[in-house]
Amino acid sequence: MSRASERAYNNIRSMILSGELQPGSQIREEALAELCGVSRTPVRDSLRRLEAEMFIRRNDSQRSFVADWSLDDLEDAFHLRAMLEAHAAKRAASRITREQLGQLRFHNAQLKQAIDMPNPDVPKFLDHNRQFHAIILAAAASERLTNMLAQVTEQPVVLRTARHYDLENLRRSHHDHDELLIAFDKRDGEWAAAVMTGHIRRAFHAYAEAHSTNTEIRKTNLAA
Amino acid sequence: MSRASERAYNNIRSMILSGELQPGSQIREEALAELCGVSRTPVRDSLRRLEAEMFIRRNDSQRSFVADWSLDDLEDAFHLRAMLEAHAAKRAASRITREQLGQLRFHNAQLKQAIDMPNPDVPKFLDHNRQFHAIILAAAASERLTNMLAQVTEQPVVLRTARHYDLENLRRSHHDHDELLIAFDKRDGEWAAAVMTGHIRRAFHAYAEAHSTNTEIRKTNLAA
DNA sequence: ATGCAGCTTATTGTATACAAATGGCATTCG
DNA sequence: CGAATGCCATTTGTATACAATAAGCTGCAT
Repeated sequence: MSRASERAYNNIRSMILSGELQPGSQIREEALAELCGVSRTPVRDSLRRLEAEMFIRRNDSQRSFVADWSLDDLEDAFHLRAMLEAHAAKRAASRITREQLGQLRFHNAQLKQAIDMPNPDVPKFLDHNRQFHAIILAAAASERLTNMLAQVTEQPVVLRTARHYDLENLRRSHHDHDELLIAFDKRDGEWAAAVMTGHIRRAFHAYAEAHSTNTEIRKTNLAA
Repeated sequence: MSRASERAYNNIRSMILSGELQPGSQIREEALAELCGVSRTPVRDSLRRLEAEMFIRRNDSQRSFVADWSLDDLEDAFHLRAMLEAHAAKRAASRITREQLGQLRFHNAQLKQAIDMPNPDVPKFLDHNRQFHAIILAAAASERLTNMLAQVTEQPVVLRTARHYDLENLRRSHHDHDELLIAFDKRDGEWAAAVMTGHIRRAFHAYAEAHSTNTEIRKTNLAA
């Protein structure tokens, strides 16, 4: 993607993810254009893309709003994600190369290291976690699957800031990865898929927990 | 969508599906703009959309080409479709209303009627078949799922013209629908999902069969 | 007071001109 | 003769002006 267009896309997307653009609020093309320092043309491109990715929705008269997701919507997205990632794991089991397996082991060791210390380095954990999943997706070798997962993986939910990373959960994630590695080693697609399903379901419940806590906090603030 | 933009999208899409734009061939924005009688702006919108839907792909330098799918790609798409439609059936089983069940019965009766006659009316069959699946998707009540399925349902494969509709296959489709109706009636999501999986897998093999026949014909023509 | 008509303003859609980038061709140098 | 390089043609990207459409407001009539 070209420069202005890419800049606009990344800017708007991160403004949505960070909550700078509030869920439910209307967004105007020209305002975004100014914020991004480009003209409306690349902004419109970005909005269309973000609409396809369901970060933005439009009313009948084409006005754009930041998507606002309920917990049900979130669960729906996680269900789809679990299904797709399990499918990816199954495909990966029969296609993954020795080299990719090595990379998986590397990232899994790194993310373990990130939380096995007095001061856990959560961003580092998340980064290696992301790469771990990316390698599996690459090994699955399905462009369509990759595209679809991209649509369902990053959720436009604000709570990222208040997200409290439960260490116990991160450790369990690491152990899931360990088990995935064994399943891959044995080329057992069914096993890999089953582990992956549980792995993502756990992620959902952690997310949902954080979400409700977050919502309560917000409610408390409003009441005060 | 507004007029020019919508026209451009529909035009280009149908040109791809009909084979008027050949798979693998480059497409230029200005040429399409003239063909559609609009400016490049709405054409660009359409191309972006079609790219997201994988009807079009772009090389490193942003030039657009009509997608050209191998049999493997096709199978990949059908696998994903089977998974997603099975998921839809499962969700639908617990949510479908009496009224929707009635509509399903109606369309299934109609499509049976379309092929249970001396001169089978295949377009009519296809239309009611489409509506049958649409109702299930509506009953599943997941916008994300709907979007995803749309991406994987219509395949940019030319063979539509040469497609030979095996009556036996159509009858089996009808029977699958019958079984789905019973599963829905009993609110048995697992059963519905299983039937749907088989239903789509069969569709793939029918498609693949037609595809290879078609390819052979084409090869023969080239050789002659 | 309330609801509707018509106008005004805000916002998006489209066309077009121009800028940037890419690919192909020809020419030249090794 | 082949490969590299620079120029030209083609194609896409961006900005901007203008058109169309929808929302909101004002004032009038009931």
